[in-house]
Amino acid sequence: MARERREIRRIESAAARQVTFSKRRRGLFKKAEELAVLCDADVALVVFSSTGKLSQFASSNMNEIIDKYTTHSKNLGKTDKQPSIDLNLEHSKCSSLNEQLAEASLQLRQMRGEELEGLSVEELQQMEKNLEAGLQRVLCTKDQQFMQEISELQRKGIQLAEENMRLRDQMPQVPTAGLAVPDTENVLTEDGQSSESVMTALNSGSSQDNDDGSDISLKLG
Amino acid sequence: MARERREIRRIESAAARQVTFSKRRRGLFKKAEELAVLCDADVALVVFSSTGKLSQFASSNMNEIIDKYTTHSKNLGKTDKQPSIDLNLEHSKCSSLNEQLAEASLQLRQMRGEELEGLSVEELQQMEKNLEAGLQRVLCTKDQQFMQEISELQRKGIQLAEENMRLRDQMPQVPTAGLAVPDTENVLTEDGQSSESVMTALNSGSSQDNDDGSDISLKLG
DNA sequence: AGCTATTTATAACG
DNA sequence: TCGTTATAAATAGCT
Repeated sequence: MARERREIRRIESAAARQVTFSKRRRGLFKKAEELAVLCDADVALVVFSSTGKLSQFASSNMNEIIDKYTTHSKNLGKTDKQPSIDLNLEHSKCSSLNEQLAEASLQLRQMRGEELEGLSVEELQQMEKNLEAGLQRVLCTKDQQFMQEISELQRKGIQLAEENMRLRDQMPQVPTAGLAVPDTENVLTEDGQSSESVMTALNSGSSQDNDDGSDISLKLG
Repeated sequence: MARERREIRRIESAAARQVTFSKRRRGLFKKAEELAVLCDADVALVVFSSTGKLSQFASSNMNEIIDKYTTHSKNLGKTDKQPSIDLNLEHSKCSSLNEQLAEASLQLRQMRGEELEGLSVEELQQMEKNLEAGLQRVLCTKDQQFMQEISELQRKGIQLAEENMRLRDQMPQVPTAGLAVPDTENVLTEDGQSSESVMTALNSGSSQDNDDGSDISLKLG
């Protein structure tokens, strides 16, 4: 009854559900009271929100109305003994609650990573999806670090491979032992600096110094 | 809400009162059901007409709702009367179950990212910790794959580095006088290409098979 | 029980 | 939660 018609289905958004609950609850209570006053009726209204919070309205005394109701129901139904009925009700209520609690506890444990054995692939996927949604930001950061580390390693590997290739290209030109001495010093010096700078770059990229620059550190969990 | 506004007072005419009662009762019940459905609430509505006729609505089981109500009321302080000791025991058991269930439900909703508004920083941190623990097994598998990939790259890097060293050890035998200049150009040129090819290799390596079969894939966000 | 002219309730928004 | 407003719903007085 407003800007737009709303289908009568459970509102998915918790925030919107809460807002609508507050407004409609107020309206419902008002209507209940109006009915009681206008028509001299006895009205009792009990509402538990989805979060378990209780609201109530009674045109007279709530307990009296409830008694009246249970009496009526009893009369219209079985002629059973009262205590037995109540106890059975309590029992069924308790077992229902027990089941719900067990289910909720299981879900919680599973979200904590326990007792995942019996789950179907689909359920596991759903759980993973839910968990991942909550942890999205943490994962994103972590993955980015992995990416950096890997591309650093790849870059280094390709540099080394290219250096290898370059060295190999020079190899065919290597004649033999004696003549090599003077020129070799030059080449070696340049190469030595070159490969040092590769190492230096890698080490500063990783978190620690190490002997060959191939160490990385990963933190899991 | 109609041709004329009506004051909210008891309708004196019995006939008019009956008509209004019928109309408004229907409206009230409709609203009650809508509240229950839209907001996932538990609603119980009991109406006795002025002639003593009973009407009722309950979103779930009327008796369960009434039990829940009496339990709540009891917890909020009232000293109750008739119910036997057994019933009280049952009630307190149920009450405890109710509380546990409400707590578990809240935790579940919060782990799904809902209703986080009222949480303190510490509680949020605790939740993050729990979520991370739950996702650990998934993460662990994923991390292990990362680790494998990285150590593979490291292994290759070390192999290449060792090959470089071996090649360099052979270099002193290189003579080369006039060849030095062209070599230098070569080196420079290759260096420029080197970084380009690093990028290329990284890009292809991220999403497709590459030359050395050490493909990995990262998904961010 | 139907039919409207009105009054209310309320959905979306700020 | 509160206020506003355009609209959907409910309903008072009739028939």
